[in-house]
Amino acid sequence: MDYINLLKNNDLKVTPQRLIIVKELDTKGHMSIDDLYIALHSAFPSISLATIYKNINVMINKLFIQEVKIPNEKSVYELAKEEHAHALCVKCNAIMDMNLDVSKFIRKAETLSNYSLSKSSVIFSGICPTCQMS
Amino acid sequence: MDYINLLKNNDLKVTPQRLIIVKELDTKGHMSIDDLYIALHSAFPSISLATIYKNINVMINKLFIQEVKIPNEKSVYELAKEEHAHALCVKCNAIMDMNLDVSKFIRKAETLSNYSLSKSSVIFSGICPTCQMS
DNA sequence: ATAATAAGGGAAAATTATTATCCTTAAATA
DNA sequence: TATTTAAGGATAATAATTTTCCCTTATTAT
Repeated sequence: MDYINLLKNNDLKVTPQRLIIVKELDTKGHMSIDDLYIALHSAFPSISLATIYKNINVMINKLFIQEVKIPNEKSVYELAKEEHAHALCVKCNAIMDMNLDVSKFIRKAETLSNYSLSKSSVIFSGICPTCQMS
Repeated sequence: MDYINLLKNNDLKVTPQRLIIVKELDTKGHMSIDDLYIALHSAFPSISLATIYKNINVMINKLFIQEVKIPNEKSVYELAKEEHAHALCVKCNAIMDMNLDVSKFIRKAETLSNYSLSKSSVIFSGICPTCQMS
């Protein structure tokens, strides 16, 4: 992925801090504010939490990252991508994306609710393969 | 619903404040901390926010109420019930419960993820019938 | 019903999370 | 390269949540 153009295309200045944020989100998949702070701190020992918050918010406003609210956990952030569902491990907090087609579900939900529904937030919780073995 | 026994069965003292909290949650369905504060304030003008928080937390620990984390909104709380999905109106914030059978979905998700999955958090967003008309 | 005990309520302090401000510095553009 | 514009960092301010303290009240066991 071209992190530089991702920022440029969204009219954001390309700074080393921002590059690391998007790279971390891209390679790790899901990170909390604290995760990002720790990750950036090794490259920029003087980084401020405010910088993390400011950048997360500006990127959310530019619509290329998204917040994922997780039951009983702190929110994590991910690069925007096709709508998908999440599997959460309640032991190790690993989060996995799943390309699950929710369109049937949405249509059923529309019938049940009479709402006109367009977006979904779907999180399943359980135990990941690794933790199942231990 | 027998609010008194709901509290007693969970080893909680039956107080007027708690009765109103569970009654509000039962009749309104979903309420935020602030909603509850406003609702209790009319009956108990001197009530403290701390009382709301303490009771919500103790009820969550007793497992008879649950937090619902909503994208772009503050969390709301509801009485625990059978697993269900939520429809959220992004205009007026109305939330509706839907008895949607997610078991097929969970099984598909287990196949895709190799996780062992047991719980789900499903929120669809759109426009409620009322707001569709205006 | 009464006394003893445990727990709740309220006020405010303490913590934690998030945002704003100000100044310095770095990035973009001509 | 000079100019402008916005970003980063430090810190203060604000907001949100949790905890502490003390007093009152409900519950339980006489």
